[in-house]
Amino acid sequence: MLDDRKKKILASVVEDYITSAEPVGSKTIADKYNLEYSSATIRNEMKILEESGYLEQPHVSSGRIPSSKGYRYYVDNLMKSKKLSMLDINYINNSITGYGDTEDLFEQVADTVSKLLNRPTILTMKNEDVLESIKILKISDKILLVILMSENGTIKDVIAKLTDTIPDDSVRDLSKLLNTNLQGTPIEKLYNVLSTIISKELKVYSSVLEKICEGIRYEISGENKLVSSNNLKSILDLPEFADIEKAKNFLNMLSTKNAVDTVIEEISSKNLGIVIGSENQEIMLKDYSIISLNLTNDEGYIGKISVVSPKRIDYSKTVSTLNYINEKVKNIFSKDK
Amino acid sequence: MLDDRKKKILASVVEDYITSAEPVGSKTIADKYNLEYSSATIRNEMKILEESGYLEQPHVSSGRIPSSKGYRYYVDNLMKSKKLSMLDINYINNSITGYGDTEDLFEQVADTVSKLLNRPTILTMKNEDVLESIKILKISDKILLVILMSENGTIKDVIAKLTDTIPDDSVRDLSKLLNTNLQGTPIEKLYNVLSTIISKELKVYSSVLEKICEGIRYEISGENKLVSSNNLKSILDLPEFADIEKAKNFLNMLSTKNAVDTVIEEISSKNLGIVIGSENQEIMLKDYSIISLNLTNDEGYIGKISVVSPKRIDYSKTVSTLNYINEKVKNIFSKDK
DNA sequence: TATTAGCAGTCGATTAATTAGAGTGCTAAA
DNA sequence: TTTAGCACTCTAATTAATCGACTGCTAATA
Repeated sequence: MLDDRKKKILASVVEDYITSAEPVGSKTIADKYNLEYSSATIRNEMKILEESGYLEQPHVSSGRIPSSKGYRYYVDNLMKSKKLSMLDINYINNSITGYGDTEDLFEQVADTVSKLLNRPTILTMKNEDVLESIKILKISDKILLVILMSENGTIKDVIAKLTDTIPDDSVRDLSKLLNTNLQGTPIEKLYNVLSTIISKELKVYSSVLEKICEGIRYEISGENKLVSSNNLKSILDLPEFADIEKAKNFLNMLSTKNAVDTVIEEISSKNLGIVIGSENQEIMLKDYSIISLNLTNDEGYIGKISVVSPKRIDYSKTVSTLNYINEKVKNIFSKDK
Repeated sequence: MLDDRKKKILASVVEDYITSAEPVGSKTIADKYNLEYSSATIRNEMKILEESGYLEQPHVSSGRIPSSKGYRYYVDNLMKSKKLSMLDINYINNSITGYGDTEDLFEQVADTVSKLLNRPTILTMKNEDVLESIKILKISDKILLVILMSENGTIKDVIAKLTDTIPDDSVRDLSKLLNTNLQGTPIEKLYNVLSTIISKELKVYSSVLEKICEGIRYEISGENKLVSSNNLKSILDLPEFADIEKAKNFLNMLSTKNAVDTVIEEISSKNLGIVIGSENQEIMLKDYSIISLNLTNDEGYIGKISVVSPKRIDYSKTVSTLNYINEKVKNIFSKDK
């Protein structure tokens, strides 16, 4: 669609703008990137690129910045994949240790990505996760620790503070009962299923079970989402946030649940999903991009990492980082086998 | 020290400034607060208050704002205690449920305070907490869940992924061994104690123990501190952060570990500690105040809530809120008995 | 003697006017 | 088809002018 020269110019504009955050002029392109054309030629081409929607001009006597369409073309056709620096690789290897359960791992991943890319990162866990088994541990006469293990490898524990003491064999009894009744239940439905069971069948232990149920509701808040934004101060250092209103707008958008979530859900089908600026349905997101990668292990999809950023971000580095992390996660899972 | 009229004027200036965030002029005081003096008289008094360091003037033709000394005098001598609104009381009662272990409770407290006062809140747990007992649960052939219970009532679990399978009686053995060796160990020394024990004595299980040890290090990061800043967007709405540099400075200060921590540690002796602006040793904190209250239960000190804010904050409401929360926490602990 | 009315003076904040400079679009020549 | 060159545009930075809130001081008043 675009001829060779236009491609080169568009790529240069995008790459320059990604690092400088300033509108890019024809002279800059001619000087800094050794294209063989004069600034006048580039000027003409840029005008055409603008007319066809790849570039835009903040005002008539300024340089150009990429439009959402421009970034899109760049990402789809022009972007070269980047190797991660040794520094970054080391950082990843040191900070994603694989300690703990799946949720711990996800937390490490979110923190690492957020730190490396200096952007808020959202981690969504596969939400078809299902209960594998329950263990109950009597901590004291009146306190039970209920441990939920999911197929995914997540371990949650729920504390139930009882009103009466409970004998040891009741605990064993209860444990069997819960396992037979709840095995295979989707984690996020646990509360509902258990509470209907209580009201219908398990009258014997209803007082204890209610405490457990309450605990489950508290512990499993329904949203299997994890947001990490390491070092907010340095995120606000991005030039797009020089205006505090922009910064507040960004923070606001992040804390508006639905905004980002719907986008992330919609791109779930593809492995790598990049949604740029105005491509977002949600108007709140029109200046931001979301770059999202499915995490997989041997058994398939386990969750998703999503980076949220102003449109201006090093897409190539972001993708490389996410891919590397996915490999890392795969390794950890297969090592645990 | 200050005569009655000066006290009234100082109180009015502080209270007006707390709500308006604008330097307060003599006319404002004369009109809004029905003191019986003319603006000229107030002007004269304000000048004296300034000369003795209670007020300061951003520039010569502006109103006055309280200095750190002024706030201090207000807090110590002039401030009237405020009743919490029913709205606030309800909010507290609904959001501090007492579910879970002590750490969950602290988290609820931090979130609630942060939300009510719209300020970042730091919760420090008593760090003389000591291990009460350990339980080990075999989750699968190669995964152990090690549960640490402290005297304080905190429950932590550590996952140990083993390299080899472990028989059931070894688990029991191990459990006894750990209990006899570690009971009474301060939580934050657990890692060190365990690792020296491994190297010296418990050679038999050393491979398993190392995994556990690793887990403990990860889980108990040494800092028993919890920071909550609900809804950052609305904190940035404070007029002191109209300038983004100020906002970044604040965020930076918060993430600089030592800055706030040393202050909080130093005020540990008293029950209620208020450190205002320049009273802080640390220069980073010169524009901020820290209001900190010791939480107690029947057995005494269990931790501390600290609110971090620009100097301008409703000290009275803050203190009332913290006191109410302390009562609430006491109730929860005594109910659990 | 203590208080107050009144007024000149200060200084930040706002608005308007000026200038500088980066970058464009277009024309005409190569 | 490309490019040199120039007139033109518009932002950003600078300077100047004005406004207004508030003070400090003086002199009159209670």
